[in-house]
Amino acid sequence: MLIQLNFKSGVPVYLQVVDQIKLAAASGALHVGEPLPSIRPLAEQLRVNRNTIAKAYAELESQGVIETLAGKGCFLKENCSPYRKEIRRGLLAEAVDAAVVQAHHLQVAKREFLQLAEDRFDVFEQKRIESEKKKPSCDL
Amino acid sequence: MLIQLNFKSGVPVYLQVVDQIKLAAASGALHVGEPLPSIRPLAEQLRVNRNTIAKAYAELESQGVIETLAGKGCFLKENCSPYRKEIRRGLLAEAVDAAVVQAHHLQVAKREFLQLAEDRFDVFEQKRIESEKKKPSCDL
Amino acid sequence: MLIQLNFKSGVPVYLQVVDQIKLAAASGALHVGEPLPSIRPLAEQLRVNRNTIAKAYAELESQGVIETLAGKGCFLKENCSPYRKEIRRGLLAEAVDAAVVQAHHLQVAKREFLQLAEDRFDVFEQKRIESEKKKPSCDL
Amino acid sequence: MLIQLNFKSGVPVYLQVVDQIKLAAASGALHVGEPLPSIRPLAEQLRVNRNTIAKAYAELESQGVIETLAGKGCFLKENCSPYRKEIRRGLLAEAVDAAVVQAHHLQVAKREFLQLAEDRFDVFEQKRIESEKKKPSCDL
DNA sequence: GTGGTCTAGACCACC
DNA sequence: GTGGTCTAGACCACG
Repeated sequence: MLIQLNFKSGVPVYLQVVDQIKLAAASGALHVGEPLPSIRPLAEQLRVNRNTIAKAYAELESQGVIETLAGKGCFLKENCSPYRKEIRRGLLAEAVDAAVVQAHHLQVAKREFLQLAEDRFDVFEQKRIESEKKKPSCDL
Repeated sequence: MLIQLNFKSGVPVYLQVVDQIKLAAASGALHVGEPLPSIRPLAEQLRVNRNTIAKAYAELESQGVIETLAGKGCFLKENCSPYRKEIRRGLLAEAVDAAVVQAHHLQVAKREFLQLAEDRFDVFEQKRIESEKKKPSCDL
Repeated sequence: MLIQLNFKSGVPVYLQVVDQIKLAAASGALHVGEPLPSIRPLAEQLRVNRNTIAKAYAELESQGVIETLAGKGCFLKENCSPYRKEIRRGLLAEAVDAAVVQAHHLQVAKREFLQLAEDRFDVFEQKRIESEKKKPSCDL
Repeated sequence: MLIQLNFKSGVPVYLQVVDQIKLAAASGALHVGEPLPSIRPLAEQLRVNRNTIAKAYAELESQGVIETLAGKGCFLKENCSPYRKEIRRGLLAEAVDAAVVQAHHLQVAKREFLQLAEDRFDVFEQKRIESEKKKPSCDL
């Protein structure tokens, strides 16, 4: 579980952890049912307080990404979004908008932006497929 | 000046302003000597307290990105070399990746994701064109 | 606003504050619409961290006892319980049970226990009435 | 041994056990040399982990209230002078006051409050009688 | 000045 | 060993 923190970005550390674990799940580095790193060791590895990781895991659980069993650990849940289609689209639009604004600021044209979006989508898709090939016993 | 704030991201608002102005400067969207929007109107446009914008400008000045001339306003200083194209593409890829990960978690398919990206890009493009008609010298 | 804390009781400080403010409201020491002590001064007076008071006030707001306006302060809400009658009775039963168990442990007989309950109820009723007489302008 | 736990009070469970045993001893409900319930059955009865009861007994022993004879069990030590009647009434008044305050917040009238107090007292009395039939030597 | 959030350290309950 | 809670200090946004 590789997590890279940026302490001077102003982004709360616990949110960085949340995003990177969601990324790990999306890219196939984590598999459904697999246990996440325990709070204490992960906190030591990242040099942050245990509460910071605990808060990240609590946020992930409230988002339905993981399941936490007190005294047992935290596990990646099946990837089923509990939201209705329109709501999901709205949530996604936020992330897309952030990328669009970034494209504006960086003066990247529409054609290049869309090509990049497709490329990155394929990259994650490919990562997930490869990762599933390696650990077929862990999937449902 | 196009600035998009995310109040739920956990990133301090004043830092979001700082980052986006630095990005606009770095990408060449803002030019040396060009005046930045005044605090009061920008605060009203972004629906935040004037203190917050003032704090962002103070931070930018302390970083040497802008200079404040009392009674005249804030202006972009020199020494802001625009990023190279590959660097810009790398910065944009981060935002795109975040959207791709979100799409995976929300179980949105590639086709729909790319369609949404194009739609949102067009929406912002339209906004930009409309705002240029009104104040051609001040907008991105 | 007289609040007495017991740091060695094992009862969380923020819950002691919650209970005593509810008591102040019940006994008439606080009136509807009246502002509660601000977080910072109260924390200094009680020699605890501001977050401890903030947590108590957040709990009181979630219970519907007070209303908090960021930047303005916290105010005692009208005393209307949002729960249905059976739920309210259940909540009250918990507090009554605690008293009954205490009576058992202290070997106080039923007759004496009920007499004490009536006495204490009257005492609080009387306090509330007297307090309302003093500050009639603050009531709704 | 009648022990009532409140898992939502925020008071550590092991301290609730400590307090109620000390109270039972102080009020004369427990007598010098009398054996306390064994850890395992008491833990099962209260639906808590055995560690929690063990911790409570360890605390009681360190306070000199009980003494543990390895392999025999835990016994109440001497020096536990029962409280005087007025003290006991004062201790009980605290619990009664908490219930009265709760009644005010839940808008329960005096008549209904006193009826509830009587009902709950009778419920516990009945529990006590039933449990005395089974184990007359061990119950309160 | 107001309330709210993020990070941290210590302790609790459970396995 | 596991996760969860309470208290604290520093910083943020707002008036």
